[in-house]
Amino acid sequence: MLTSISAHSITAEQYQKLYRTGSNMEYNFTQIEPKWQDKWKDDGIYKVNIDPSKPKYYVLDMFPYPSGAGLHVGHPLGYIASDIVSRFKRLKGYNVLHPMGFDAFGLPAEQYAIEHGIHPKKSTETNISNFIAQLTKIGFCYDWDREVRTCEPAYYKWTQWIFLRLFNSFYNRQQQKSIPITELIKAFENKGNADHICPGDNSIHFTAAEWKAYTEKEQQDILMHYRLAFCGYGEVNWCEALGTVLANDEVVNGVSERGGHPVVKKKLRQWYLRITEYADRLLTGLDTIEFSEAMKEMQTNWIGKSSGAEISFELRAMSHEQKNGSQLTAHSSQLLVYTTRPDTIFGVDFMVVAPEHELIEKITTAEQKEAVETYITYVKSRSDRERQAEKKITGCFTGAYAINPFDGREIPVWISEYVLAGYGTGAIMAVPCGDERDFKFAQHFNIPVTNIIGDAFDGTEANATKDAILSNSDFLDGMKMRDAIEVVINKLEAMGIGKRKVNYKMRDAAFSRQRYWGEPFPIVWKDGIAYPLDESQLPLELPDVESYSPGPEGEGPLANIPEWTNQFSEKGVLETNTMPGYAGSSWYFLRYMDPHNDKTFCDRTISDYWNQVDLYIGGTEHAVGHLLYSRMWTKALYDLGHIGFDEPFRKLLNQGMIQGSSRFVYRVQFKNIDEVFKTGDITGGATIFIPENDYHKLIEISVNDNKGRIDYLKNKYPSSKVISNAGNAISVTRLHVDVNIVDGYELNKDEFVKWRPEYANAEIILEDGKYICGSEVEKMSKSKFNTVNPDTLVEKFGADTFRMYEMFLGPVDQSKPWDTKGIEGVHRFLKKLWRLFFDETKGKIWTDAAPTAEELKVLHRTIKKIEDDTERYSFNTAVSGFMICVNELSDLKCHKKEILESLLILITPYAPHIAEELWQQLGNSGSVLNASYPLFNAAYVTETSKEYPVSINGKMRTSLTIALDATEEQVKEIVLANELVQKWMEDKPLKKLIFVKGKMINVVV
RNA sequence: GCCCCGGUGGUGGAACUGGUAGACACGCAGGACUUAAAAUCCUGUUCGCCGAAACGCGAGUACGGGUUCGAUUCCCGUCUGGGGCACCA
Repeated sequence: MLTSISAHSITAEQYQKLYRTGSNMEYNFTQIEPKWQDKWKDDGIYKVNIDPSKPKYYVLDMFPYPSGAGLHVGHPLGYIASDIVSRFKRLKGYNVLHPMGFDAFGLPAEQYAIEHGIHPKKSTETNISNFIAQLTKIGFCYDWDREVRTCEPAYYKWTQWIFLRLFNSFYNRQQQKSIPITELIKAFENKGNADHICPGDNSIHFTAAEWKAYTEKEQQDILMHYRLAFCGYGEVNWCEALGTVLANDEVVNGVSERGGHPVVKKKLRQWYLRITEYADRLLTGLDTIEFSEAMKEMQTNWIGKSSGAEISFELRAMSHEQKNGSQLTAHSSQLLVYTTRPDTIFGVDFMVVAPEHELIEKITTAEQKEAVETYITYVKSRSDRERQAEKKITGCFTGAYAINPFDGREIPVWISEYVLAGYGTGAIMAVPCGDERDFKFAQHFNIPVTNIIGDAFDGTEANATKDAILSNSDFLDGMKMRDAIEVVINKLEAMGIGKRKVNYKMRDAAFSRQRYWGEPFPIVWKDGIAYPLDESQLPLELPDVESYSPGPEGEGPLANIPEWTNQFSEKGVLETNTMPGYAGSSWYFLRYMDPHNDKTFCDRTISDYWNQVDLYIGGTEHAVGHLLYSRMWTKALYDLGHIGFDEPFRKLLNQGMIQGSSRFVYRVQFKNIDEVFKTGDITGGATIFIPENDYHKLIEISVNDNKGRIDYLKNKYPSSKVISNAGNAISVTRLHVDVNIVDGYELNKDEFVKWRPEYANAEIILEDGKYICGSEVEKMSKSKFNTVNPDTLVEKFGADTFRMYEMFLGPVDQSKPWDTKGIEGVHRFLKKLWRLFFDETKGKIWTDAAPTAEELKVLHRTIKKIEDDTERYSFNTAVSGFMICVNELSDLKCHKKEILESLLILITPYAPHIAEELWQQLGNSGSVLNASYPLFNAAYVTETSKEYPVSINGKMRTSLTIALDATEEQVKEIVLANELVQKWMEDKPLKKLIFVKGKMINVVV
């Protein structure tokens, strides 16, 4: 019928169109996919509600920050994986919660607003719409009714509410949990703070009577030192360019994570979360959840627990009168140091205190005063970045001495920037023979080194061992260092000059930003006291303003809006900082459970049902930020009785990063040197593009050797007009070229010129008629022109192909470069699947005939394979399993409905659209999304015999088919009787025959 | 510097507890159908050697060694790529 149409009467395009629409038996994804997406949406098929009759399963993606750049192919990788798991669990009979939302507050939207004058609310909304459109096309099964946006007042009302809970709580160390601060006040009224060491300032001690005598301001200042969310002065990471404070995890190598701006230390009034109180539980909690070892290790390192001892040393300074004698005068102060190695106490040759240490002023002698001041000025002049970039050995002697409590030795006290004020006590005892840094310091300043570990110390390098035997150590002599630690701590405690101490590297988390686009703090200030707003006043909404310029130092833009800050003027002035990005993301997984509740953040009965997130999928970049904060918030909410579990994510799966595969062209431009001198611009002359090899050759020739470079090209390409007429100045550049206009590695010249019209007249040197681009694997980014947009792929191949191809690329948790080429293979597979149902000419070809044993074997082998692989997130091998199945069924010419129907259910999680279309075509009334997963029946796949590989001395020589129930004796007989086996045994006697049932046979001679 | 994780054909990758290395795809080569194109199908494809061919020989999972009847898999050393931490006493 089609062949009767004369090809000459219509264009090729028309012909193709006719051919396509003429046969609706072809796999037409452009029609199928939107159809089912709309239908599923209309039917509300992804709506989910509590159903106690079914087991629940909660699958969560890390919600995206809606950036203006939109999605590239790297983003959906994790979303596809979670979508597959959700659909799989649903078919398995679970009630599946699988929501999506947007982490919509944050710096970039505000930066964008400042630069382009578009309100962050507006740009955020636009970006979200784009994201949703992109996500929808891929066919994800989100229950969009549950969408949350952290920037919506209905959402951040509860972020503020939780903040107030944290503000109104403290961590009770006896009970190891957070409780309301009202309990603490009661305790203070009864007994003072004897039972509750002040976590913010452990020098605060008072009795019940004293407490009652304090003014309200004094009481509130003390309570602030206990609150889980508190305001205080502290050294913060101040970023001038962004005009805000950053948390430790937002600072990378001394510059801001976003934008790479310099960050300096500054003392400012800030809000904090007292996450350090949870350090130990955050650590032990790791044992109860399934995170990758790498992830657990990152968190463990970040928390940085170490145990040792605090030791206080008597201080003496040399007095003016006695400076010529050896006598030291007693000093009123004590120097408190922290060490993990109290066993090395007899090896202490000097003390080092941080430049910020408060004792410095007190203990510095008159002689050293000037040197110390000079040194401190120097340290202050150095930024964090400088400190990290060049680690110089610097320091200054204070003139003071500490006394070793065991042998009375006088130990000089130094100042150095290598000791950090914020860790331990900000002072250390230096043991140069056992610590690399101490050793280098001692060498640099010629401080004599005491050896307490005998041969283990060679005088040229410190040895940090714990296994050496101590010498020169008085009562510890002959003891193993490891054992001596306990002995020393016990003795220090008995003497009352030291105690066991655990320290953490983790600091309290900075929780305020001097920004507009974030949650306002529900706090008013009056007479220096912070008062929480009443719950009924929440949400405290952001004012709608035009300007976002920073307020006065340390205050946010909100400080410029008095009508907003004074809206509760009878109570006080509103806090002008806003909360950081991680506030909203610390609890969003709870809001999804009960997204429209305006009575509470999440009803307890509902959170009891959905409980923990069973599977959380996202990148590793949140290892020490979001994942730690949300764990802490969960623990706090649990302690306060608002939820019934204290870890948010039962299992975490980290998807790998999809890298870009960049393409390069190699540009050479010629100009006359006179012109270059005149204009200073070498570019813009006659242009050629050369092959990669030539580029590398040219690069080897010196940049200044214009003649050498041009001669090389003239020799290589004598026929090139451009080169023979070239100017005498040359510039050679490697340029990124858009991967989307390169076919594999071959440059498409027309597309290239269309993309970069300025090169329309350039000469492109071809090899074998082609220009082959250079390539490199890099991070996917717009500026490198290596991004691939999922939309174009979905348009060209369909969502099902796209989904399966992303999975087929390799293991989800592995990083890999994107390569569009292979997508054709997956597309072919889906067409092949389609052809099991439809024939181009015959149309429907499925039958109701009973399947053969062979066909059932193929099906059930596939059921097992897909089920196992999906269960262990091995999606790439599952896709290959589908391919094998379809290949085999095609070979068997199997068009049996019974087989095909089960196969459709299996493939639903991976390619839902084609599955639904064919499912309906088969005549099923309900949706395939609600089908029930086929049951694996081992009986269909059991074999009676097996083709055993037979090795002689471990080398595979032949294979023999033997019944599976054969005994070892029978096998031996069969094997030895075999001709080939005999040949390879070469008449040597049999030493041993190894027979592993169902696996292999090895003949040892 | 310290700590983790990797290294398998031309490419992405497979081999789940030590048991036939290279599944499944891409690419490439050849062929069929077609006036042609698209689509589809078939054959071959780790490397080297012999050969008309083989169910012929040898080597082979970064490299060198070890354990084992047998190692991509376990152990030791070296090289190399990626990630994390980085004065935390």
